[in-house]
Amino acid sequence: MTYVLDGMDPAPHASDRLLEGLNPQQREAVEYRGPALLIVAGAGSGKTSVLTRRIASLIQNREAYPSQILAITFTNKAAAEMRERVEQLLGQRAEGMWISTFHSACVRILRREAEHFGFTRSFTIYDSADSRALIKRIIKELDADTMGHTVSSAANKISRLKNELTDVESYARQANFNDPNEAMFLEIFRQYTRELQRANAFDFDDLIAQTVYLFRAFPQVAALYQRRFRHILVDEYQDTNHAQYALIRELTRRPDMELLEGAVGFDGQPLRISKTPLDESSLTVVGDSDQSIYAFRGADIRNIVEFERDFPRSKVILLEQNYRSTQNILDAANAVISNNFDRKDKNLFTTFGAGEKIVGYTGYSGHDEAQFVADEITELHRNGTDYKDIAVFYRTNSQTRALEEIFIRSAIPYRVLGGTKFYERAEIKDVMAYLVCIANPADPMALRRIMNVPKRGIGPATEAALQSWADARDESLREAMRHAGELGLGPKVTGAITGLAEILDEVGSTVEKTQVPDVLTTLLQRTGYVEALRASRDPQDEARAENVDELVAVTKEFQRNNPGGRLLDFLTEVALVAAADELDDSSGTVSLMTLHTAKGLEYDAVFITGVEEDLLPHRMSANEPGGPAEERRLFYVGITRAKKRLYLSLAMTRAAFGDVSVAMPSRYLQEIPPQLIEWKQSPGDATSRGGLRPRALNARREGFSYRNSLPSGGGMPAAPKPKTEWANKVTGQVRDNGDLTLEPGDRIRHVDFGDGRVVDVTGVGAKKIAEVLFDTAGRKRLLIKIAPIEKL
DNA sequence: TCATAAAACCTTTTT
DNA sequence: GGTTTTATGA
Repeated sequence: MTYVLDGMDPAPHASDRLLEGLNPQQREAVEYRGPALLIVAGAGSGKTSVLTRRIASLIQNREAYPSQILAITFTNKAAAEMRERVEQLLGQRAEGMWISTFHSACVRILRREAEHFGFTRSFTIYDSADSRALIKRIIKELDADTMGHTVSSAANKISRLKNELTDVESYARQANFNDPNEAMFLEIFRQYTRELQRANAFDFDDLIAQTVYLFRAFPQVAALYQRRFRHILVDEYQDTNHAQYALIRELTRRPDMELLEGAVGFDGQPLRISKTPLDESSLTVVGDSDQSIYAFRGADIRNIVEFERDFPRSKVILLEQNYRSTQNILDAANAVISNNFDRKDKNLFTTFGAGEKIVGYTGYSGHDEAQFVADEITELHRNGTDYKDIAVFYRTNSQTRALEEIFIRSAIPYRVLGGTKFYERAEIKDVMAYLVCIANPADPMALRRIMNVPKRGIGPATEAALQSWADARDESLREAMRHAGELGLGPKVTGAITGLAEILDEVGSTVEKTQVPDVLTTLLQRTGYVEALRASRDPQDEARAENVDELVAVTKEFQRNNPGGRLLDFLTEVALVAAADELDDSSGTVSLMTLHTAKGLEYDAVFITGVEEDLLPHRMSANEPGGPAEERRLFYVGITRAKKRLYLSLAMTRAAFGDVSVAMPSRYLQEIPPQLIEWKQSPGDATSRGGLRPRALNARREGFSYRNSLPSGGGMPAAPKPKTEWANKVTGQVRDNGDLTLEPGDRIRHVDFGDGRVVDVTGVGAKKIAEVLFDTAGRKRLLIKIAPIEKL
């Protein structure tokens, strides 16, 4: 079978340059041609390089036009990078390639085709919070909470069903109606689906699932995309779920050319259909089952494990040589992952040499651990490592708090990826809801959110009256607002409602021709949103107003990058940003992120914090089938991100929910050969009480099961905070030293570190930093304004 | 209707 | 420790 385009000769030697510097396996992965190829790419084995060269060689050898290529990546940032690298290899713009995430590709398809099945192309996307808000409403209305249905259980179940391509009807077909619980869930699912359709909105899972339904229900639509995408490449295949798998199957199917009679192409022109039938598209998938870490959101490892069985004439190529890490880091990674049975044995190797040992540290508390991380980063930076080449990974977002506190105090520039996001702030959600109301007038959730924000005197009672007017006439909530006069409400409320409706309608009528920042500023001005914040006497509202200004800046940035972009494009982009997309390579800051976000990234120096039982592996994973193995893979992913240096740290006690619990070293630490780790403070050196009793790694003390809460209040007298006994302890205390001035030579006293001498002072104003040599605690960098210090 | 206070819940991981 | 929901009174 050949994939050479009609009437074009392949250029035989043109691709030599594309193979430069590749090992034999990589080379084969670039050059192999056939219907299905699986590239098993261990961590750091150069898969991105292989993928980009494979795409470039298809284009350069004239086996494919750029427009015939669909490449799926895990993040938007990875997509942008891949496009750039392909264009660099080709030395020209490769117009028409689709390189994007599953979700972005599906949005693009759905925008074009939504009209086929009862949506319009101006649909909006519900994020998880929107979905949950809708489900909450439905549960309340149905009184389903009395039957034990919670928002999160229902949301998770619906998400799982959608990832399995089970829609309401097929669920109903196999549901057990004798079980009132199940019947109730079905009703929740049904109403949720109906409300989404009414709101002209898709949730995250719909984006994939509805695209599959679209292709199945409308073969002539599917044929259009099957004919177009002749080469489909999927990265991180081990983390695809069933719906994504089905989507790929639909797309690679052989197109039925007869269905395309009279169809319109992507350029808006009628298609010219050739007589020769087309084969199925060629599929290339890249993945590593050892890095599968998204089972919780439906990723099905069988997709990659059973690939060969699934695609009969397929080829598998293994990439095992690692070009990223030192041998010590790889040995640790290999040792850890080999504890997962049920996997194909695979051993990464490198020619880089052993490198530095892994550094271990056991802190007394999360703060102490964070101080260790900060100290080591300062040291690394002093020795020439850029901040941007350093990253800190953790299992849960809550671990950022201690790290941030200490980093601020130590004047380490950092950036937290993901976590509490800008777009999750109430004021940003409000303003975004206004924008959604403009872009998609059918969406009642967005409208409800802003109806009384800023305060207009439209309370729940008024809203209910509007809703019942709408329900009685099968009209939208928005339409009800336009007819507020017919509800017999007070003149003041009526005026407020019609006033808001007018603003929305007027701004909405100009949206097609207006730049996004102008839409936003007009809205803010006419609704008085910022004005209300500025007039408020809540001191936090000033910061909220600044956040809104920041959003205006974001829209300007968007418009600059997308000159033709409209409001819908902006909303889509915002809805689909991933945590890793926020990375800015030129930022010059240390990156903090969860282990999940770290997938696909690499850093010279990597810190993995909280390597403790109940955190890594996380307590919640213990009961899930396959949970502990997945946690181990997560740790493996973290380790293999490190190029030169790896630091593993834990704490003896960790603060959670306001009180402190004892933490035990993670079982995974034992799985790393001891000679690979150099402990600066081993779990044996530190005990949770700060005493000297040595303690075996991972031994459990009598009287303590895992993570027992230390006694605190309630009956027993509150135990004294054990931290205060420790010379090394670090408090969360923050103070304002005003304009305390320090000079080299000054003696100071620090609450945590004791006495010390100022060595150097740098920076200006509020960012003045003192470098202090403490008598016992060593060298530290302190932000003078807030450090708990006094001059002696 | 709205502002403030008390109480309840919470923490896996994410497109 | 922090957010979000509910209770209370103006």
